[in-house]
Amino acid sequence: MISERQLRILEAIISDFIDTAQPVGSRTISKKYPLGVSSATIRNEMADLEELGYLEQPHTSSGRVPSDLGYRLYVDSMVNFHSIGIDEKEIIQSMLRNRIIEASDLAKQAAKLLSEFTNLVAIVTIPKFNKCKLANLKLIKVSDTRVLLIMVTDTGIVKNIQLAMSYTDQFILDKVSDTMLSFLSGETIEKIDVRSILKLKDKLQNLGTFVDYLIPILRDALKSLNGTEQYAEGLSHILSIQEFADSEKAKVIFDFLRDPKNLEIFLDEISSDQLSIKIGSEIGIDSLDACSIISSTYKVDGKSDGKIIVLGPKRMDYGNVVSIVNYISNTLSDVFSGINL
Amino acid sequence: MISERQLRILEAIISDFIDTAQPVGSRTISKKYPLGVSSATIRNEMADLEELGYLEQPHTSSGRVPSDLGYRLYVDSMVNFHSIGIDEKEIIQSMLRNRIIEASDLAKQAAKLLSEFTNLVAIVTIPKFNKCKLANLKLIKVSDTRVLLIMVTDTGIVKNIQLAMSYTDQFILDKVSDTMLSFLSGETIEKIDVRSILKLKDKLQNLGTFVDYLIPILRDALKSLNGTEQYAEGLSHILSIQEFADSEKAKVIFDFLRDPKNLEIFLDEISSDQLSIKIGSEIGIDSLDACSIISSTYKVDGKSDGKIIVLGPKRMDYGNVVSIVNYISNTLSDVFSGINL
DNA sequence: TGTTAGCACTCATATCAATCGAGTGCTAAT
DNA sequence: ATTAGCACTCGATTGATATGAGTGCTAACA
Repeated sequence: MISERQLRILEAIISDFIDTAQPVGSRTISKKYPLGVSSATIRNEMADLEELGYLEQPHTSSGRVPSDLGYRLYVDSMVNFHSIGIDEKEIIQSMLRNRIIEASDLAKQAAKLLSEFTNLVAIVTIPKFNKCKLANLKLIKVSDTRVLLIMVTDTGIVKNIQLAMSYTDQFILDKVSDTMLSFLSGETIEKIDVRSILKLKDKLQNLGTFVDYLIPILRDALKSLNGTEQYAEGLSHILSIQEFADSEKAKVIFDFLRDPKNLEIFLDEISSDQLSIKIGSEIGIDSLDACSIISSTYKVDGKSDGKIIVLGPKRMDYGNVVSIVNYISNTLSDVFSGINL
Repeated sequence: MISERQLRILEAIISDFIDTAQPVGSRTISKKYPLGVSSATIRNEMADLEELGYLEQPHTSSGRVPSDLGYRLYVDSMVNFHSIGIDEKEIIQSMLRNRIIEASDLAKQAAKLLSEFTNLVAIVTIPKFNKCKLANLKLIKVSDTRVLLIMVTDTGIVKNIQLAMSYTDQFILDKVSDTMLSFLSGETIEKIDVRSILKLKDKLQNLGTFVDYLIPILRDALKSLNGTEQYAEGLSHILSIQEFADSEKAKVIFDFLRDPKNLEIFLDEISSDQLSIKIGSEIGIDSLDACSIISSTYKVDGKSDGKIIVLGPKRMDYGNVVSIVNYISNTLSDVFSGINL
């Protein structure tokens, strides 16, 4: 078992390391932190902490560096998750409530705020469109060769897809979209497949040819709705972080984040009901071994959630980041739920 | 005046430097390139080329490095702008003609191809929406609180903007949008201002209250259409380039590119009718002094153009990049012009 | 028994001189 | 005009040496 004193020493070491990025030695701790014991004692405790797996030594005769386990303990039992200041709150509120009504803009704005307040990389997803229920659907002719398919979810998110069609009569389009809506309304969008679209044929037998023409186009359009839309901001902050001063190391992170699919797997795994902190190897992704990820979810009307994540070096100010993630996550829930008032 | 031999020596130096990123010396040239003269002769010529401003010497007793002027001469009179291979052409054709009908997707795809083929950063803009002429306009109710404003340009680009409105009757919306279209059709979108919208009031006097309500909302929506939409791809390639191995240097580029406004100024300046190569200081932007930019434009139906740019280190394969930019630019013109057939 | 002073030891980092070698400019011979 | 030759420059490499921050261990102490 770990003693109270060891805990305080570990805390001092991690704080110091977060500040300085340098392996920390026993003398530094005894001088900078009022623990009331000599460096020799700390030295002994540090040896024990290393044996317990909370610290690591880059090489003999260098100071100690926290291990993933050390950070874990630090986060679980030492970090002070204070609430953010009133000023920050006001800025966030005004930026997110400032007449934004597109889900994507809102996510982008939230990611921007997150990355500015944390100086780290922030990613915000919007609720998986696929999982939402269809509330409205319209086909609008925009030109002789194009039709706009508009879908609105019950959570108020609007999605437009352009369809290339050479057969576009608004009267027919209205008829088709009304009919589709009548039997698809309330369905989650992922459930809308060829089979359900085929009902169109039954209901609109007089438009058989048109429906035959439309179905493959619709199918392709719906297929394109897979995947989570991610909005990442602050990527360049990576480049200011000591751990990634070498471009090659930064590139690993960039390359990972470039393909949204990479993160999607991770996003699907994180629990959807509370804030999560993953440290280094806990993330389970080799290229992110040097990072920590703090993630949270927000809900729209209590359902169907979007995700917020902040990615940075393990050596980050967990207390601060957590409180910002929390606040923005809550604000986003509110704003999203309010959008379709 | 510069002699033929000096030209050939300069060419050899620049080729070698592009390959190796190392200052090149006279012996290297005399051994690697069959110029038929000794290193001493080359040495003399190099001294002259330096005096003429085409070469620079990082320090006495190091090899020479091309100056911006040197690159300029190289590009103007030595680079072989061959056409790209048939295989590349096929890939580009198939990727860009593969049933993409959204301008933004097309631009994104083109940027991706560019960056993959050049291993550099690529940015593609879509024709400035503002400068296009309005061809169609519709207001669609999507929920009790939201209306979708759809605008189609004569170049076939579709733009949707959501409007927050608490007064949404589709019958009225149809009336309003029909009326608006009747006197705005053919106008460039940037010309649509409050004054022109006010005509609505004259024409729809029975809907005065609604029009009063709508006007400020429309004005805000139209204001949001300023600016060029840019799609950048391959940013992470920066991190593989020797010149930017130091994260701090890469960050300068990233920070510059992060804000589309920065590039917009530059984009507005480049001539709109042919391929342009800007080298280092020619770009006129301090943070890009170590870079070269190759840019081109594509036309949609001979009008209203979008831009293509590739950004990399001065030490790039100009011949190759130029031919790729050219080919993609032409293809994009074709595809864009064909979209609204 | 826990704490601490003291000390030998380790090892990355800094320092400095010596050397190397790629490159130059200049001169004199071809 | 070209080139061989040579002295010279100067960054990079090497290696020996010192520095110092850090450790672990032991023995003395409270």
